[in-house]
Amino acid sequence: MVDSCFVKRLLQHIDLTASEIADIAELEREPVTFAPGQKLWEEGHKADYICIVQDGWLMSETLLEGGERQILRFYFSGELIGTASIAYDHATTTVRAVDEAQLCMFPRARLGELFARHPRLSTLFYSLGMLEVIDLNDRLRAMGRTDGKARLAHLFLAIAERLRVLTGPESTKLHVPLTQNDLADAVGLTAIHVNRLLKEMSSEGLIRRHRRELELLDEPALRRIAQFRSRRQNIDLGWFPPAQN
Amino acid sequence: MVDSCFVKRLLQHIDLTASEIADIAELEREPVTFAPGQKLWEEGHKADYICIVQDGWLMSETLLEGGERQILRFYFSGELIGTASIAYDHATTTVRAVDEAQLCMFPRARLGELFARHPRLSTLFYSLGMLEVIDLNDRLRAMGRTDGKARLAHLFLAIAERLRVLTGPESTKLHVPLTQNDLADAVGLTAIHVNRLLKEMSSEGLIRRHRRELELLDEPALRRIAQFRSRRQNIDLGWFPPAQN
DNA sequence: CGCTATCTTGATATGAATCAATAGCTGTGG
DNA sequence: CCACAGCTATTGATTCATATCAAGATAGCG
Repeated sequence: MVDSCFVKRLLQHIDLTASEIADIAELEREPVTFAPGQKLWEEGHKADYICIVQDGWLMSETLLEGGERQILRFYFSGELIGTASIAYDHATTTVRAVDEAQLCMFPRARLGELFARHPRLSTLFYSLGMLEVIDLNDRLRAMGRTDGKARLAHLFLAIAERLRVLTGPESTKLHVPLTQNDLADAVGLTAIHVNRLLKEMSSEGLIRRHRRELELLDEPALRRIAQFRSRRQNIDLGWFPPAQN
Repeated sequence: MVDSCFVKRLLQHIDLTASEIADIAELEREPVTFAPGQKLWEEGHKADYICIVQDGWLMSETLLEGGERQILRFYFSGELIGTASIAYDHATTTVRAVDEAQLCMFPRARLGELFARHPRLSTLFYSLGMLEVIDLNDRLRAMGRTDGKARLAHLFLAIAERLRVLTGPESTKLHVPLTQNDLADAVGLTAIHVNRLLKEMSSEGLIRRHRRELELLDEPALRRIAQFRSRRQNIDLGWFPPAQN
């Protein structure tokens, strides 16, 4: 019954009713495939869709006038894309697939209906949306007050923490299909400097990186360097209203 | 009837029903005063409250191990504080008053009840929450890919845009009760460097700053420097469910 | 098998941090 | 009402992290 990866993710947080599950599953019809590099939508363009990631790696990015890019967020299986721009009728960032990705798209109005039918899901979605704020706060802290190596370590750990929801908590080998250029645009450095930092981190036995695989060899040290605070905790359901059906 | 600054803010976006207004107004009882510098709560501590800012200036911040500080967000009249940590049972950042502030505090469960009674408000609150994500995306872009002067310009413009919701769109003189040290901790620089940049910006006729007043003298130039994208737009109500009572 | 993206390395330049010192301002207590 | 304490702001000299410029080396891919 639960073949929806989004439902699976929600069930890690909360015990959904059959009716809630059925209505969420309704959103996951006809997955669409996106090729690596392909855009879901572009910054500034009209956008009315929300996507559930079935599978794959995606990212949200924004360009500056000089052509510099800032990568804002990565998205993995079971996550929602498009909610960040939900307050506006246009996309505030460009979203594209990194690796080939499978997505289920639905119009925003479906989310409105879901909120109306299931008040408890509206609080759940609100909580999950606020987790994105926390992630961004953590990124901002890293960007503003730590050096390049710490920012890279932070990025790796943040990605690992989110990928492990899917792979289990022990996996140290992660599929990370990012180029050094992508890493640079995510942490606000140049690709050249990222190259030197990665080499340094490898020689220090912190990580191993080959092709699209990243291995975290000394995670305690990485956590120390990044001053990483784990966000892997149960979410607080105490304030949620009861499920209505 | 509408003496609630929070309702006033919401009414700028959406035409609330009397019942919605009444239930929101219920949240704004007995404002509490916080002195400059006083903490609402501290990172890591148990926290179950949401606050509506009646009046004043507040900020959210986080400390690093070496004592460095990153300021994450400022809060103004009519805004909600505490939502960012709503997914956890503890505060993920420290929040304190910058200037003397008046707040109305209420437990999270009240928000859950409100969502259950008024589905349309849950979509509205969700949208407003996602605006915070957009703000953070913009900050991240500035931090990762622009230099100190652009980051300062961006901060000033972002503050101005949000203060002008209260003061009207033409005001160029803003009350900004931040020290150079605060500015530095907000944009990820040292106070010394901020001092030099402010002097430079003053001599270029971009701003004037005296004590707690900031004047934006050449806003077009500031926008160019910061590559500032205005976020002042009506929010998209198209996907909201109808009001139920 | 060559093309193009990716990665690597060295030399130099620069924005911002650090170190150090001083001056101004604000509130407080005697 | 003055003097002192403690933030806040200012300025100069030096250092450091990271960017920029330049050139190859690899490696996946059609």
